[in-house]
Amino acid sequence: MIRTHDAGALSLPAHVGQTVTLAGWVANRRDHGGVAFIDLRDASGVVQVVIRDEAVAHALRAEYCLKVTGEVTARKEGNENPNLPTGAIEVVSTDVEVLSAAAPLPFPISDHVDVGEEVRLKHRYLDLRRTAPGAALRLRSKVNQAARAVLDAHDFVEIETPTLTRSTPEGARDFLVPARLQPGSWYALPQSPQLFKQLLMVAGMERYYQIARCYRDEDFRADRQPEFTQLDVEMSFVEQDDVLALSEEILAALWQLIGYDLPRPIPRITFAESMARYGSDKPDLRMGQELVDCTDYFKDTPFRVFQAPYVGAVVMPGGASQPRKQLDAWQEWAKQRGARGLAYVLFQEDGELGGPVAKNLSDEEKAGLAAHVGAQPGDCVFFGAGAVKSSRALLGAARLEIGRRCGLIDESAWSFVWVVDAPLLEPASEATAAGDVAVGQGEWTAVHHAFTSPQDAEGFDKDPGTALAWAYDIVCNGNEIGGGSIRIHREDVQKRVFALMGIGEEEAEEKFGFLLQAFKYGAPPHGGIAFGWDRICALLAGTDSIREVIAFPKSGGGFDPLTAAPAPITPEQRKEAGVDAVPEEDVRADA
RNA sequence: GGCCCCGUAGCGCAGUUGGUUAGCGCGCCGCCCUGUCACGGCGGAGGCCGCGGGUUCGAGUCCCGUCGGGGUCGCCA
Repeated sequence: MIRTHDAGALSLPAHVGQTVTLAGWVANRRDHGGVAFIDLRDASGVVQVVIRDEAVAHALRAEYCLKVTGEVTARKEGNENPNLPTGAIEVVSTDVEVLSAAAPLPFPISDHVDVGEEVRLKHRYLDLRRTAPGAALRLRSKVNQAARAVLDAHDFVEIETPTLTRSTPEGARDFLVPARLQPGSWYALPQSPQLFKQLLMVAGMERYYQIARCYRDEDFRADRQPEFTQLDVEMSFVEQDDVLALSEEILAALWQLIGYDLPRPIPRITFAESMARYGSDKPDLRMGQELVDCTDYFKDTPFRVFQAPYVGAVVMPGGASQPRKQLDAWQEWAKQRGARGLAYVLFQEDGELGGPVAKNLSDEEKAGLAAHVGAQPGDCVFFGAGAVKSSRALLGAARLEIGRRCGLIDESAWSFVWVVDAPLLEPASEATAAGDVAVGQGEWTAVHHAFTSPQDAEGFDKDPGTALAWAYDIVCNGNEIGGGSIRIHREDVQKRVFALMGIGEEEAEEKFGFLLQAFKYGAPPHGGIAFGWDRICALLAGTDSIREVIAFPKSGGGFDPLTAAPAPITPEQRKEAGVDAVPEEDVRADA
């Protein structure tokens, strides 16, 4: 090694008097003419280097890479820097060698300066020299290790699955890769290792895991990347409780890394209850303001708008004093979400009911309203009326917005909850408007995925809309950080599920015949879970964006600001790749 | 794909009802400085105001288009 010590590890009195050689970067330079001070930074931290040779010091610049030899000395009283872990000592240099000079920087490598994300990502290798960005990646490494330790202790086998695979009918659009040796045929990058991990169960591996890269070609969001990472887990001969218990052990180990003792067992809520109380399948339990069902309360209402299949309410504490402009802004907010508006009633301090809706209500309704929805004088109550699903979704979103605006969310809290008993199927018309996304052409489509086991394997197809699945999501502070299910291992059950989804035998055979084939040879009952690794790391790192915990993230539109990928290819590459090959059987399709 | 916001010096930003030479802080370059620690002092360089059109005597400013970025809804089993 070029160095003998790590800069951040030097301390009083352990190293005082020792001659050390350090290697690192110039984080800061303070040149006083006769004496100069360099903050030398390496991966371990920062230490002050004293340079008395003005000729040497003068030429140094920010982010020069140096080798420094000198003696560790205690700083004189009054000269200590309590803000620095190594602030009690300094290294008086006898030799300074410039290992590598640095050009003027595109942005300061300083923890005190805000830099735009675009320029940070373009020079991510410089961004990562800064404390917080570097720490986020180091934390992620610890997160990986902690999960592996738990899984290894339970005899899990870490197995890599292909990233060049077959396009399978899952939810999202596939990234495609042309196959040079079979022009016209394409690989797909996996959206998840779902099918492979099930095959590994058939293979008798019994306990599999993988920190797996997944690829989905969808539009991006703040919390979405075209390539992302899951901790993918699958186990044989298990029931739901087994998967949940293991998952809790993993999560506890992860949160231990940041000093949080995760109370176990993690509470559970059913999907139905979550939708009813929070208007969401990923409820944020760090705040109250639960939805109040008012459908019965308004069952004889004279107010047309409330003569609906569902009426619900959510209370905004102190909201009655909002200026008209703000209340109008709520309407805009609701419209942007595709709602007609957001009905509201203001409970004035004097007991009067304000707002445009109040005059439409009967005296009896007005009299009992505060008690029914749990409103205090001075509160505002928002109502959603109409179809159950969309109304609850609107109120659920309003609840979170209220939480943000009124500061009701305890930002220091960790709230974990399992959402269990999800429906097996949902009507295909609700699932999507885009025909190429829904699996099959049936009346129903899978909520989780097509291999999820119904809880009632015998009777689920009698009333598919109410059938529950052995499917579960783990939610942390309103974020879905993982989800999984017990899978179908019985051929007859799988066929009946496919039938409901309108997937005929031929189609099933074509799309995942290899899986169905495998299941003919003594498939064990199995189930598993996949964790959204990027989001979990972001939560642990205390950042809103998963980009912060990805070494080289993409920006909007899937663009990599650093490499400028994606990029055009040469005509030769194009020809060789067979991108333009037209499959013989499918010449008609040029759309 | 819809809607909202932002593109001004290397970075972060200001720029009035459209008005003459586009500013500020940091950084950068030069000089000075022997105890600083986000050191300090003096001086200097650095701008196709994202791009293209339009309105106007005159556009960083107003209008249209376009590209890039961010957010949000759709979408994401």
